[in-house]
Order: sequence, then structure tokens, then C-alpha cells
Amino acid sequence: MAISRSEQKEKTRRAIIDAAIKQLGVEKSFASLSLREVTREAGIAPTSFYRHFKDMEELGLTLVDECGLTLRQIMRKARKRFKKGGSVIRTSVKTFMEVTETNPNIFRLLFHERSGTTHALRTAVDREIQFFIVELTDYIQNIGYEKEAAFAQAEAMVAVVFNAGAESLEAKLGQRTDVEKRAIQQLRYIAAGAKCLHLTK
Amino acid sequence: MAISRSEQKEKTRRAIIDAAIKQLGVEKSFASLSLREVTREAGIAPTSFYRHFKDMEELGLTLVDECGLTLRQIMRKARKRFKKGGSVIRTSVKTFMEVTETNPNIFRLLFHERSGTTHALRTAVDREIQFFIVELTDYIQNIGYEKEAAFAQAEAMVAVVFNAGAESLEAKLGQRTDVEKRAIQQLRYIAAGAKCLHLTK
DNA sequence: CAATTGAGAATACACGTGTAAGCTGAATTA
DNA sequence: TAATTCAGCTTACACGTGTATTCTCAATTG
Repeated sequence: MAISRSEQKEKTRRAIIDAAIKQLGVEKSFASLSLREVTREAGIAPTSFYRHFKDMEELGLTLVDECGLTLRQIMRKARKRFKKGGSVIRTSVKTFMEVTETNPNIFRLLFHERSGTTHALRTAVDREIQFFIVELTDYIQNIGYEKEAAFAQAEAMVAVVFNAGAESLEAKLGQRTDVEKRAIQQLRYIAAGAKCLHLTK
Repeated sequence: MAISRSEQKEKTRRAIIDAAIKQLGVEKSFASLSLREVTREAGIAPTSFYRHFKDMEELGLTLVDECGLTLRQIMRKARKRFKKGGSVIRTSVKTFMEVTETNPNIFRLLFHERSGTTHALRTAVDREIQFFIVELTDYIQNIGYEKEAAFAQAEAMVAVVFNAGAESLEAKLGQRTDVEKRAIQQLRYIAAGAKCLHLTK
């Protein structure tokens, strides 16, 4: 037996998703992506799209899920690395940047749809980012901060890192190390600041 | 004489700009805004649009200019206020949030097109934000930091404040004060952190 | 006053879109 | 083997789009 029907279906589904990701370049946002373009790229007829997704929004949500996976990948990778020693901040930022640049388009989607126009997508993106922040909050709490302070720290750090990530994606290769170094410095400010302010109290 | 021809032209131009801003709500991004929709809202024929703008992109750039004006308005207002005493950080954040909520749609454009799909727009938005950062950098340098450190601080602060601004725009009114308080706290972290790290050296 | 200018409108075109309806043929099932 | 299922295709339609062309007619100019 060559390939079962369900295997083939899964394959096509994957082709649609990959086609969408491929098209999500610098010049193309998800909102401006049309069903026909996606199916053309995936090599199927326009109407066949509906065998896999209710509409473009559903595809969008699936793509955001992919983002979620990638974010978790970052966390795992970073944890693994800094458990073997080295600066936590430096390692985390480097890992984030690395994964970002390996999956540029999926991150473009994340950055763009965060302030996007489709409510469902915005919500989904927000959920993924919140999850990321909460993970970081937990870590910071374990270092000995109270919940509220930890959350503020985590949120600020994520804002800075995401900002750097977006900047890096559009920057030329030469400037990327600068962006990265600055991000590290900025996270250090936040960490040190939180420490200062909470020892004073 | 009722109204001169050039006055009328300026009026129509303004009508187009205002129509565009009006339509840039939560559900409509600039990219998904069509020439015909704008002219319909402005009360002119589609083709008359070209008497004022070469294409939609040129209108977009004009809108970004409006953003620039608003950003400068924030800086002036904040400066005026904290010269009369009070916390610089608190006053600045409050002013930013206030102006953001007074011009929600123009800021939605700013937030969205920052990671947008049209190169010209992205560049323009970036220029405005850079200007904002540089202004802040100057201020921080005057407090006694060296250029590089001041810039890193400024950039981080802007990232945090813009993040809060975007969050606040989509948040319900009840949560906005929380967002604002958190942003203030986060900026304090950054300021304190920079202070700590630079006194240590 | 007569001539020119130019903002705005009307009409028309080609094009890309989402998706409804119905068909085909191979994989699956009984 | 015969019946069923269902991924994918073809065709077709109505609709919104950007914009080229051509017109109108009031403000401006000489």
C-alpha cells in the first residue's frame, strides 16, 4: 500500500499550511493573503481548501498554533542551555533570536497579528504571548519575587525581547548583533531594577 | 466670496484623511482599506481621490505624518506637566496613555504598520518612533548617562510604553488603570536598573 | 468680459476574489 | 465484488476593486 487516504489528506493539509507560511513574507500579511493564492501555492483547486478549513480565519488560527509550538520550543531550548551554565538572560535572548530567525515568517505573523484586525486571531496570539509571559513569571517568582512584581518584570522583558525580535527580522544581518546586545542590556536593566527596588522596601 | 478653490481643495483633502482615520477601527487595517471605501466615506467620487493623492500609499504616509504630530504633542504636553513637579515617569506614562486614548485609530495605525507589510509605511512609522526614542535619549543623557546606555534605556522604555498603549487600546476601561500602573512600575525598573548598573561600574 | 484652469463626476473596463453546485474516480468498507 | 465515501476538480456566478478616459462647470486669470 502506497499511501492511505487519511495520510494523503494530512499531507495536503500540511501543504496548505506550509504554502501559507511561505507566502507570509515581508510583503504579504495574513490579512492580504487570499484563499486562491494559498491553494495555488499548495497545488490544489481553490474549492478544495474547504475540505480542510472552514475559512481563512480557521487557517489563521492553525498558524497561530504553530507559533505557539515555536514559542515553547524556545523555552525548552533556552532552559536546556542555561542549565548547563552561563548567563540566563544572555542565553535566553540568544535562543529567542535564533529561533526567530529560523522561522521568520511565522514570527512575522505573530508580531503583525498581535495588533491585527481579526479579533479571533488577535485573541489567539495574545493567548500564546500570555502563556510565554506566565512561564517567565513563574521562573521569576521562584527566584524570590512576589507574584505581582514578577509579572510586571516578565511582561516588560517580553515586550523588550519581542521588540528586538521584530527589529532584528527587518534589520540587515550586520545590525542584528547590535540589536541582540542591546536587548540583553535592556533585560539586565529590568532585572537589576527590580532587584534594587525590592531590596529597598 | 464664500470659499476659494484652494480652500475647498484643502477641505476635501482633509475629508479624505479624516474618512480614512475614521475607518481605521479595530476591525479595519490600513492595508484592508480600499480607495473606494475612503472616498465613499469622504463623500466624493472614487476617481476624485487622485486629485489629492497619487495612490493609497501616499495617503498612508500622510496618516503616519499625523501620527508624528500626535507623538510630538505627547512630548510637549508631558514636558509642560512634569516641569510643574511630580514624577517624570508617572506623568509621561499618563500623558502617553491619555493622548493614545484620545486618538485611538491613529495609534492603531502606528502599532499595526510598525510590523506592517508596506515597506514605505513601515519605514515612515519607524522614523517617527526613532525620533521619539532619540528625544528620550537626549533627556536621559542630560541626567548624566553616556549615549549608548541612554539609548538602550530609551528604547526599552518606548518598547514598554508602546506595548502598554497597544494593550490599553484593546482592553476594557476597567483594566486600563492596571495596565498604566504596571507600565509605570516597569519604567521604574528600567530607570533603577540603569542607575544601579552604572553606579557599580 | 473671454479664456483658461482644475476639482470633481460619470462611465467603463479588466481583474481577482469567495464560494455554490455538481462531477470524478480511487480508497475504503461490508 | 458491489456499494459507499470523500478528497479534489471543473465550472460558474456575483461582487468589489483600481484606474483610464472623458466630461462638466465654477473659480481664477489676463
